Amino acid sequence: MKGINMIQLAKELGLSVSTVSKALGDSHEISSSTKKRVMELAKKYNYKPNPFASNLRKKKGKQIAVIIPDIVNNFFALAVDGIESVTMAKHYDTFIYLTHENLEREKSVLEHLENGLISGLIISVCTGREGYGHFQQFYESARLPMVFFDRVPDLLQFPKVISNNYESTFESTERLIKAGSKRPLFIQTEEPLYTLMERRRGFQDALVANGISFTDESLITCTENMEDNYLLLKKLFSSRKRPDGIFAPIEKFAITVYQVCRDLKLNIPKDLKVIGMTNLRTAALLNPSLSTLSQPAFDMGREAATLLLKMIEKKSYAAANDIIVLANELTIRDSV
Amino acid sequence: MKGINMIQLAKELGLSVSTVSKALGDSHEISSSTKKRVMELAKKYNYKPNPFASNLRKKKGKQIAVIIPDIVNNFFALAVDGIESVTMAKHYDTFIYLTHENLEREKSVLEHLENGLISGLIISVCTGREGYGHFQQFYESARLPMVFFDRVPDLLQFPKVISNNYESTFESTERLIKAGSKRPLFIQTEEPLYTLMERRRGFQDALVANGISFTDESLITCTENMEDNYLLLKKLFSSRKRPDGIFAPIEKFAITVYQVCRDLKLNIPKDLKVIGMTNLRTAALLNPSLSTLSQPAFDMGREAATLLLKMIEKKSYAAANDIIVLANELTIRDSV
DNA sequence: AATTTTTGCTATAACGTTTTCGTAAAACGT
DNA sequence: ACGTTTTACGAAAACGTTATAGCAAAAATT
Repeated sequence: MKGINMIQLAKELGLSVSTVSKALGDSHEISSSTKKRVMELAKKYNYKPNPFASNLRKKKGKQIAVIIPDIVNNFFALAVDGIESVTMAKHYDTFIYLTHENLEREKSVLEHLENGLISGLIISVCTGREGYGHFQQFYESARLPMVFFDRVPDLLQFPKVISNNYESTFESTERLIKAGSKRPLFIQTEEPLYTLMERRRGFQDALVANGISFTDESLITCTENMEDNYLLLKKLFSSRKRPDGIFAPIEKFAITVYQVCRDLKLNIPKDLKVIGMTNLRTAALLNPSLSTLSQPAFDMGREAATLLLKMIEKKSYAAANDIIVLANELTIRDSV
Repeated sequence: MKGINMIQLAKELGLSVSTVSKALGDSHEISSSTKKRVMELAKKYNYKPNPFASNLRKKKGKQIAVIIPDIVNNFFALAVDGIESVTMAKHYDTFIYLTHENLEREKSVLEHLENGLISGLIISVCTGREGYGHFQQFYESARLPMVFFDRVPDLLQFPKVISNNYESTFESTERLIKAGSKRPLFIQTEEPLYTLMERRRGFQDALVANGISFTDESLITCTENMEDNYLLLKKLFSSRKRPDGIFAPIEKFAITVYQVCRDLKLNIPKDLKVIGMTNLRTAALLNPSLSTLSQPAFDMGREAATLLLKMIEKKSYAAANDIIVLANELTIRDSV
């Protein structure tokens, strides 16, 4: 007994389809008595309007897409949780697409979504600052509301939800220095990314503000290949000029630092003070407990979704230039 | 310049819409020369068929739904990753719905999906073994392919992807015992769940097989409230009859055990040997490194999705009774 | 009482596809 | 040459909604 449709409802009620449609839409054109009749029969038969028919006719639906680099990462998982909490409440359906830091994949997802399946987009871009053109292009042709969060394309005018990366990294770095670090190190990625550049800027300014010179040795570049990173850091940490403090602006880098220290038997925090930017729930249980700068991931997701739905419903998809900034949270534990 | 449609394509080509439709569908009714003409113009205009129109007409689409209790959990995140890897490859779109262990939410998602938005479902149920009726009911009325993974409704006949919970828990428990544990403890949940019952059965049988009697004290019941659990475990661990080994069949319980031990200054593994069922990437970095029984989460997701798409495409949604069993992996570290 | 306005409903045309059926023309068989 | 099949396309009817326009009857206004 597959779902009933409006036509059958109308027939049984002795009404026209249009009346039924309007009644279900709670239109003022319909008397409250017939409305009630319709609603009741609809409930009795568990009638559900066919979203394809309805979306086709209305030329829009209640589906949105989330494009993120990764889901196996507490930050993004929390963000999705936040997003879902609002789409769920507002009866939107949420598609999820993972790019795995692959620009081509990001492009192809976007291209796919030009078919009109969705009414809005929440995005966190993958690394690499070259490729923002596809977003602009997508917007030109699809004209859909888009909200970026955390990893945002700084060069594009879109609504964004970010956290205070510069300030909080500045503060974190100062804590490293005040705890005694003379040679702090910042781990940067191969591919540039606005979010990370802000963190780096905070790091750099904190050094300078505290009388430490910022040199080539204040930075190391890690890649997507975790084994390479492990070896790279191992080599650096074994050298005579090894750093005595680390700010890891990405979760997995912090983990690698711990692995290397464990294997080299370096003492954290004595030999090396560590602050990692992460939302790991187990940070406090690591050996030693990891000092973290954590992002309000859930809230960022929630804010992004709230903003997006507002744009969708108000049809104000003019590239609103709202930027919502939330605060990161620094938690100092034994690793500093 | 919003997307072009078939009608405009047909007009420009001097063909009928049906011909264009068939050409794009690579129908044998159309000559290869016109096919080429059509394809080329379609590509030129970046034509994308409207999925709503197409789904409406065909009465099915390329969208599936994933219903899971939680995404902020490495197991489920990995599983979603696995699912997405295959839906992506096969050009399906993936909806995500989080139940947060809330049965009502689970029911309402299911009810919502009776509107026909999707062509198939991948589910991991929330705790509580009473409420499987809604799945059966959904299937009766929607007749959609459904695949369950990990947390499966044992009482229902549906295709399932699980891991060898009984055997691997048996083995894990034996390791605890062989490492010297005389009084192993199993943490169970308030709400029963087949998956967990299997693990408990493995635990119990391992005790018996190794000459340890299985009593009320071999079990403790934790809830969804982590603070309560913390206090409960703290009390137990402070008592004289405290256990000297723990099998935590859920990630968050293992974390709580660590928290309690840290705060009570209990030495792991000397005072308490711990094995946790988890997919935490940081297990090796905990203090001390946590011995884990981990599930092949990504693979489970991948298998579930592969099976589902097969069912969708073969239209064999007869409640196939396939059960795919993958192997968990035991990694003994310092906590034992 | 004659008029305008409002109320409550219906008929019908979209929305953009896919599918079924029909049919000329071309190809084939005898 | 004639009938039959195949090829390549088009016309039109779905799919299940929603939106627009129209229209009686009832209510309100003059």
